[in-house]
Amino acid sequence: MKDKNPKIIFFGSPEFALPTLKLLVQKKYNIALVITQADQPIGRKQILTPTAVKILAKKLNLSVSCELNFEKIKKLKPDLGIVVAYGKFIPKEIMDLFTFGVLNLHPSALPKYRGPSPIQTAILNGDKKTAVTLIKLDQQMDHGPIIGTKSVKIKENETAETLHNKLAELGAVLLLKILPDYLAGKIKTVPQKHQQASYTKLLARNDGKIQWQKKAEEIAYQLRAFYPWPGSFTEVNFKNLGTKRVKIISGDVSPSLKGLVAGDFKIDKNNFLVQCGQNSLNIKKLQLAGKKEIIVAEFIRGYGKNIESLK
RNA sequence: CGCGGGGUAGAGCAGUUGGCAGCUCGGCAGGCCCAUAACCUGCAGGUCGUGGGUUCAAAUCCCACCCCCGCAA
Repeated sequence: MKDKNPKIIFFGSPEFALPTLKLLVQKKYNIALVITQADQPIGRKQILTPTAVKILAKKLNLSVSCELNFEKIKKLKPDLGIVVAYGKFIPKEIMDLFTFGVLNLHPSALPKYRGPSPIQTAILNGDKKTAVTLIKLDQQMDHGPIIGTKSVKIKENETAETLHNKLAELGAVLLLKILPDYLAGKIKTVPQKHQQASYTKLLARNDGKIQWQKKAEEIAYQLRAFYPWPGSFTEVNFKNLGTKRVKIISGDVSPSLKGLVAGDFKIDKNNFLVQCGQNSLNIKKLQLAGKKEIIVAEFIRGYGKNIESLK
């Protein structure tokens, strides 16, 4: 059948998957089923919330399932699977049900940065460019042969948030551009150079703790890489409030401060400088636990006199 | 009922033995200066989140509700 209208099952969960799903629908592809993760308790009140993909799929009147049901998928006789940030492993017997196999978008220049945090890791390492890669899924994580790739510059002020959005859009466009040729059998896949592979780890909340003995440049990378999640924070002792966790939203590298060691700070008019292992960080925006994001000038007005030390 | 912080001038904050509502910045007017984000003088700007209660008197104590945020997931 259906070079023209293959029966597609879409796997995805968070926002990263939305542009691709939107574009597929817009281009009139036949999405037979959307599979996403189960609703998760989320937010302060632990309200059971569906994934971003589920919300969109319902809005588009697509059928949605939250489970990987072998029989159900088999019955659909799907032609193609498309996985974008699904978040779960897809077993081989399910993969084998798809005539054209299962494709996966990964936000890095594979084989570099396999695993769960490629976007953040690229910024954290100070990379100047990254990519989104379309691969054909195989048995191992982010390991399958490459179908297409689209590279992108990482700008000076890029955060994980902006880069995430950019790659999500570019990935969608890349997939849709290649899809017709792929289905027509015109695409030759290229195996990854596995010996060059590198892996990223799952980020945890505590990875955001700032180590002031690091170079200011590295800390500046971290601020952008971990924004908005998990964020970068430090503990501040206030004379009047005790110790509070303070999130550092953004800051620039600045020359070293004479006579200060890593972790010491200096408030100079509207600047809040913290000495690092090398150079210092000129903090621009921050947020106290329980308060909103504020620019540093406002922080100094309200809290400047009461800062005792940083940890 | 997951834990916790908060709502006071345009902004960020202080202000509980209940007793005239404050600080820094910004705004406006004027001054100084070659000049300035510097400095000096003056002015404006508040239903202290909302609704009840206690009291001679509530930002402050009690009750209910609304909103914002941090943690956790």
